[in-house]
Amino acid sequence: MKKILMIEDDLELAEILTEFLEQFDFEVVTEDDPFKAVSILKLEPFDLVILDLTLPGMDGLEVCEAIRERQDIPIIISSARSDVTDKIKALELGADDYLPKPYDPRELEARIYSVLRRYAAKVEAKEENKSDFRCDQSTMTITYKGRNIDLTNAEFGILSYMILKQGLVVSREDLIHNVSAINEDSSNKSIDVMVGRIRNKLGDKTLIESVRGVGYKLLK
Amino acid sequence: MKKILMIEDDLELAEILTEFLEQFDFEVVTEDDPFKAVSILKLEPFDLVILDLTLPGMDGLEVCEAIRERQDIPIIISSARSDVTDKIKALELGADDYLPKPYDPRELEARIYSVLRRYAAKVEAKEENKSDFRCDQSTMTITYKGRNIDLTNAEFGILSYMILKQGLVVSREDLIHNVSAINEDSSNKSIDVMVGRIRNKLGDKTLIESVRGVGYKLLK
DNA sequence: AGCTTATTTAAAAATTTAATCAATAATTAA
DNA sequence: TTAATTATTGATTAAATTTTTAAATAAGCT
Repeated sequence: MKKILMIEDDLELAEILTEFLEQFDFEVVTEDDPFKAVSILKLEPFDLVILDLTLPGMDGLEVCEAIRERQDIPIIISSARSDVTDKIKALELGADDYLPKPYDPRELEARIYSVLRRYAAKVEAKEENKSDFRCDQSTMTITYKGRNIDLTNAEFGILSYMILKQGLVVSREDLIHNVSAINEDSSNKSIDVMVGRIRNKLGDKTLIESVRGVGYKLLK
Repeated sequence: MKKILMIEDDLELAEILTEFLEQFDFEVVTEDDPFKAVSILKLEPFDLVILDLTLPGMDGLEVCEAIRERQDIPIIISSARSDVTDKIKALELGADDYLPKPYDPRELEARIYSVLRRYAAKVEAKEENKSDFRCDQSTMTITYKGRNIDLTNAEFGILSYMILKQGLVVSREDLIHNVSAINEDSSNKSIDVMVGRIRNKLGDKTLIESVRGVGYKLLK
């Protein structure tokens, strides 16, 4: 279940939206004081912020900026101010969407799903290239956390194949058949030995996980 | 002693800052005309530019762009314009820091040191991947650390090709096909022999690394 | 637990690849 | 043309890597 922080001083509107969103299994917390809202965000984890721009005591854009400084969380601006520059500024400050009031609650729902989806994709993309391995085929070099790993041909073949399939299990047969530096008719045991040597060279024996009965898996 | 060009039309402020910075052994030249400023930069070497955005006759951002087109010099923007887009644009145009007016001179001092440090690190990084080899195709000469290496035709071809691909692995086949002084249908063994001879002439046998099963690699 | 199977480790054998040397072929220069 | 230099090749030696083997260790299963 996703948790939403609604920063809104129109409590009547907040109540209506909360009820509407709870239908879709969102947990909504409303806060009308911008200062408190920023503090709450520091304390509790939320999945999304809906931010009204016309708040008492602090400009909504400042709130947006303050949140962004602290954390990377989707922010949807909901505003009755029809000024175009507001929208531009908001998006520049890192807001993810801008919804001019008044709006149909269903519109808000759609935007929430859209922003959450975009955000999930972004997180996934980040996760994906988080690998500490860098493999350069042309120079035949592999680095792990910036440190160069000196490998023989077969070792390089094995590790680069594993980097290619990073996170997936690679069978010994896969390696024998897909790594050119390994003789097609060498035994599975050879792989074990070479994987052992790669582990030693990497220093960290937990990086290549052995999956019993199947093969090996290179962790992220 | 570092030389700073301050592009600022508020001469009173410029005077205050200059006096302040001279305490720290900076040499400060002030210029209020943006066109002149750009010209001065072409003539004299400076270590850093402090650029005000609100200038007569030419927008500060344009000045920034004009400087960047010509040379790689640290630029600190100092601006009374509080528009967020200005900051973004300035950084996009290659400014190194952005200081909103008014500011404490000590803040400026800190930024100057920070930017100069960053810049020095960048220059050092560039220096590091400079090769000790110099190859002149027209005179067929190669020097290593200033010392001339006397090579035969084929040897020159091999070493100059390796310098071209410095850091990358070069296969024997590559050499046979891309070095005109080598007969297209000579065996890989020839390469080994000639590489051995080049190594002897270089004195240092570690400069050309043999990458087993692949070829040779010339180190930086 | 006790049996079975898989994995790791270490060491030796086999193979592959590279370096060196000496001789020959090919160029180039005198 | 001859002498000198340079390129190529083959043989030998040396080195490095891959593969196999065997023993030790760990993991899974009834």
